[in-house]
Amino acid sequence: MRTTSAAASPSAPDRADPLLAPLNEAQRAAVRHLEGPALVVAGAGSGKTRTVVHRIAYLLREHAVLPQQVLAVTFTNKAASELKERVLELIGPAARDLWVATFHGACLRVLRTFGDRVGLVSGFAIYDDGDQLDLLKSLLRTVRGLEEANPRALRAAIDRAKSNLWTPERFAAEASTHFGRDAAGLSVELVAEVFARYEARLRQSNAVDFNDILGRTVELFEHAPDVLDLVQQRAVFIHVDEYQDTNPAQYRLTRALADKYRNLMAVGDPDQGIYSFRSADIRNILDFQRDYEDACVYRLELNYRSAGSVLRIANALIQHNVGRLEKDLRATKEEGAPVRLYRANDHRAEADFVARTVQRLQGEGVRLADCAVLYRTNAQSRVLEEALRRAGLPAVIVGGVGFYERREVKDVLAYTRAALNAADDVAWRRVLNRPKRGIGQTSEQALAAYAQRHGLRFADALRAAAEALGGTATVGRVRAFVALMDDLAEAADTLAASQFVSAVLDQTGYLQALRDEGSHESLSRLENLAELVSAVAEWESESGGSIADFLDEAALMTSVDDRAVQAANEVVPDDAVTLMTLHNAKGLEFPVVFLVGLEEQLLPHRSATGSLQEIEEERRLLYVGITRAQEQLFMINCASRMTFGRTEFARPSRFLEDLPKGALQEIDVLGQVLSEGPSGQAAPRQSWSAPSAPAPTGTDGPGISYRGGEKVRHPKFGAGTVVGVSGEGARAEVTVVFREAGAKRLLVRFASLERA
DNA sequence: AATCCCAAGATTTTT
DNA sequence: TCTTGGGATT
Repeated sequence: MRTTSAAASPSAPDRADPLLAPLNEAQRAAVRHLEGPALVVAGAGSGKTRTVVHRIAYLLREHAVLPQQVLAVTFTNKAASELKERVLELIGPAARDLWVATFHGACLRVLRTFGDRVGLVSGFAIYDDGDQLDLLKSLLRTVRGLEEANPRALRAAIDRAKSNLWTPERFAAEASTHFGRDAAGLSVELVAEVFARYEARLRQSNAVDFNDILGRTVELFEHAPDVLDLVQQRAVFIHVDEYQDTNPAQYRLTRALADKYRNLMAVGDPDQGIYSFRSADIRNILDFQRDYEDACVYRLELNYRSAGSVLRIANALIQHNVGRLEKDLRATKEEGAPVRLYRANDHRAEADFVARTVQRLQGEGVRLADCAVLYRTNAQSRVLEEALRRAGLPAVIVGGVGFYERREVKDVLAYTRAALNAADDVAWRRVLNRPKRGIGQTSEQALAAYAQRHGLRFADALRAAAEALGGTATVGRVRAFVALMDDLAEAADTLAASQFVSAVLDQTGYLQALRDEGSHESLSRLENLAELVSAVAEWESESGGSIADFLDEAALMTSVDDRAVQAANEVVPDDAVTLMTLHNAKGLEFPVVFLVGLEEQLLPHRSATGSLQEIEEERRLLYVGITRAQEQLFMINCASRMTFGRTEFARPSRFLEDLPKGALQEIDVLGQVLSEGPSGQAAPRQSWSAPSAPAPTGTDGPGISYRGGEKVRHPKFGAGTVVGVSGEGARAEVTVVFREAGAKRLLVRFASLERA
């Protein structure tokens, strides 16, 4: 049976049905979708998660689908646990058997079970980006002529290649046909060479990096149809959230999984695609109907989140992007307070304004937890945090250096990895002299060189220390270290996870070394390690897993996931302002949102002004930021800003010009209105027509106004489609995509356009 | 081998 | 401006 897009008005039983009643018509239609591919285009705040949650519940209840047949893939661990939680609430314990995971989490599970089919040895390690960098650095040192190469740039190039599922050979072929050098000026030959060596070292170390988790799974599905088949049985009904942010590897995975039953529901919003730097490609969602020709499309266009004033500027902004799926996101909320603009002198004043305003709102009964400050780059957070602290306002920074990225935590986890996997060269080298045990750089280099010469793992070179190092005093220390590691390897097999971690801390002397140091710094490291032990203990009692399982979990945990342990020395207040990057804010909402740094060079970021695609992604990023706001939105920019310790003049972001004149109400530090906005009577410039009562279209003449999607004709450029409108009266502009001439921005007054 | 000091790079975004 | 890593110094 195929449920069609159900134009039916809610029947009486629907209104009583807890799975359907709380939904609008479009949501209900999507929830009722049973078989075949479906695309849910879900505008910001349109109840996307709710729709997926109810759809899953409906499948189980109404169509007797088994929870073991449902897969839902999300972008973050946090989104996964929230989704599962909500289905659980709706249908009870059966939800426990659903498969809800991130792409990486799902693939890792497949690889842990079937990895041997693509040459992975059980117990393989996961290298995070820090480990990648360590590996690259050590590799570059061994190759003559590469000492100068920049490991970060190489990592970026390799990551890019791998997200496209390119092997080093394929990379060389692809890249050289397009360009001899990449954006960072690296030559193709160089990257291909390092890439190949990097892959070899990974395999030698029985390790995979993040991209491999996806790539090796694709490989597995291609080489082992029986495995694919098994997984497909576990994923008869597939949901992919944030589909606009899938990269080629994730796209291929989705296709492979959905190949058999074709019950794929892709959910997303092309206007919120903000991860192209990670090779995500919004064409995946734009072309969904081409990939799956029989796809049903459901559009969720009612916004339940934002005040009318907020949604209006969001819509006005995103209109300026060319080549998007036209969408009509409508407000269900009242107009609300006008969106405010504050022009600060510099970044300090910007931060002070935020603090002051939060204080003022607090006086009006707003909770701190209702407020979020969103910025483009992490570096902006410091000044904001300081200003809030000065004002006595607790703040929590989401993201930044995550708990599992802290030096001491990574050290202890590296010990664990080393104990579990003798091939994990990066881990072994990392812990060799931590805490300092008198085995310095010289010895380490000598051991590494020895390993390289004899084709040994680093750990085996340690066992041959006498030969590798000659008769130095270090040999004895290395022997002691090897003995220690042997003990730990045994302990890893016999002890419970939390006991093992404690054993590492004790036996390696790590704790003692920190205690002896007695500095501020070491104290906080000690606290973090205590926190690690309790995190493991807690995890152990909840899931009953081994220390190896814990490593997997920790590897895929990000600094944003709420299950990530808070660093112990950071007191987490129960009511605090949230600070985070625009990227991290995706999927969240707050009653009050501050968008800071709305300046050229920052948003759009200086590194993303090269092409229309980049600019449009920056615009989407701002769009994501705006649409986080429920009630009040403050937009802020500075006249000058300090970057790298120099103060530079800053120009307002070009995106502010995308907004209708007068849509923003300019205020001063105290929140007093400087210029009248939408609700005011006397706009200082031009008269201004409120979009809530749009000027009637279709009448030609000087006041002519166009709307996105309209077909027009230009005497010179021919036929085209209006994709954006800005400005008022004599300064009204339209952006038109012409069939022949491409996108143009034209002053309506001069363009002599005709409606086609 | 450990410590200290200076220079250079960072600031796009992260599973 | 701040942090990190590398090099010189002991």
